[in-house]
This record gives sequence, structure tokens and C-alpha cells, in this order.
Amino acid sequence: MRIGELARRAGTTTRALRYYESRGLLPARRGGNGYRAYDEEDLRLLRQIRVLQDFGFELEETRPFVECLQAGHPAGDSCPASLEVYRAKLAELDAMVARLSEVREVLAGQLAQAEAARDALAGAGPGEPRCELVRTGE
Amino acid sequence: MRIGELARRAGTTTRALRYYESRGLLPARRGGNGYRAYDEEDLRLLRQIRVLQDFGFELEETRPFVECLQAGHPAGDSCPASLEVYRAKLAELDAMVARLSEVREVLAGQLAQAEAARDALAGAGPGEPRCELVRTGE
DNA sequence: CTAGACCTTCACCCCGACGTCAACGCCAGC
DNA sequence: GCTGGCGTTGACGTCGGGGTGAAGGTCTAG
Repeated sequence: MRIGELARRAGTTTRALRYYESRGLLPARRGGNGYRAYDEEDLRLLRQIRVLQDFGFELEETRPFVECLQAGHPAGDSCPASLEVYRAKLAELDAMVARLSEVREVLAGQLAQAEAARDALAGAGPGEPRCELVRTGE
Repeated sequence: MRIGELARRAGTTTRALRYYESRGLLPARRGGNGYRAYDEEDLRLLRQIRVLQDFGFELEETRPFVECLQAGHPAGDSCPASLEVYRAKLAELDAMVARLSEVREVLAGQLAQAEAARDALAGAGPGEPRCELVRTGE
């Protein structure tokens, strides 16, 4: 299998594959004409890379999984190094979610407070209180 | 107050202030010598910008708040446009948290499964099962 | 007088994961 | 033998957001 076919079958581009190879992530054998030659196993490696990428892993973080498969293990996450990456990623996600949630709560509070202030002003405002149900914006 | 003092008092840099001005976000009056002249009100605007930036707002998203203050309102979020930005940000954060949480759950499942597979192999493996309680990593 | 703060403009940086040429080689079909 | 479609390499561009750096000049405070 040549680079174009592999790219097509994995739903990526030849440019990406050459990039992976340049990073030492997905080495390719070469035919006599200099063309890269891939097999089904390479397709597995590539799929592993892409699944993890879709989960938000950086390219470097997929390396242990790829190496694990290359070493003949049944799955990319059969090796301790891969499990470590999983754990690190989980911690990273947890931290991110915690940070975002905290900001979210603060903002929700600010919004509620600002809306309350607006409504209070509207109610105590000039003689012609705006009708809340007919706001033109929104 | 000149640019250096304002920067110091707001905990930012003169470069950033000139950048804000170039974006039309924090215009400055000029003295006869061409120097930018700021007052306490500008410090308020700047603090508003920085607070929102710390919450993860983009510069453009802080604009309604700044304009609201410039218009003489008591707070940056006293205007409908600011409230809209709040709501949009909340929705954005919620979407982000949902996406990350989903990935987190999938990964946690993968990790658990991979660990179970490893332990099963260790138990059914060669005659000398590794002691789970003395894992050197961790 | 001189150091430091200020002015302007233009360019550059950071990050990752590629995309986009350019200029060439290889090979199948007609 | 020629065209078209693959393949090769390397160098450079892109995206986005929020700035930073340098050069070269002016102004001010002590």
C-alpha cells in the first residue's frame, strides 16, 4: 500500500503521514523506487494515532500507544507508558473542567447580579417602566 | 497619569496599553508633547478589561463592557450588550465542559478496561504473579 | 547633561499540525 | 513517447490571539 491509499483509508492526508514520519512517529519502509510502502499494521498504528488525536491528545502523547502496538501488544494501551498518558490526560481534563466550571459559576453569579440590578432599576425607574415581556432584543 | 504609571498600577505593560489603543479599546487623550494622558476612569476601564481577560474573555469580548463604562454606567455589565456576552460565554463554557467531560469519561473507561486486561494477564500469566500492592511506578 | 520615559512603525513570536507550493522522478495506459 | 497521476524533497505559509522587540527619534526629571 502506498501513501495515498493509506491516507484515504485512514481519512487523513498524505501530508499528515509525511509529517508523522518526520516526527519519527510512523516510519515507513521504502520500495525500490523510493516510494513509501505500508501494510495493514501501519493502518492500525495510524488509526490509533487518529483516535487519540480526536480525543485531544497531542501527537507526542500518542507515541507510547504507537510504540506499544509496534512492540506487538494486542492494543495500544496494553503498556504501562500508555496508561501513564491516560492518567496524565485524565488529570489534565479534570483540572481543565474544574477551572472552567469555576469561571462558569462566577460568571453565572455576575450575570444574575447584573440582571437583578437592571430589573431593580427598571422597576424603580421613570414613570413608564419598560415591559419585560416585550424586549425587542433577544 | 502617563502610560508607564497606568501600566504599573494595573499590573500590565506599556506595550499592552498601546496595543489596546491600537485596537480602539482604550483610547487615550494626548498632552501637548504627544504623550498619552490617562485618568482614574481609564484605570477602571483597564481593570475591567483585565478582569475579563483573566476569565478567558477575548479582547473583543471585553469591548461592550468598556463601552458601557465609558457611557457612564455604574458597572461594565450594566448594559444589555454586556449581558449578551455573559450569556454567550456561559454557553461556550457549558459546551466546553460538556465536551471535555465526555472525553474524560471515555478515557476513564479505556483506562479501567486496560488496567483490568493487564491485571487479568498478570494473574493468568507466568508462575510468578507480580504483587499488585508493590507497583514501583506511582 | 544625561538617564530614563515616552513617541512611532514595522516586524516578529508562540504553539501545533499540518497546507502549499516548487521542481523534480516514476510509471501505467494509449 | 506523452500525458496524467502518483510519488519524492525542502522551504515556507497558515491560523489565532495577544501581545513583544528593535530601531530611531523626542521629551522630561533631577
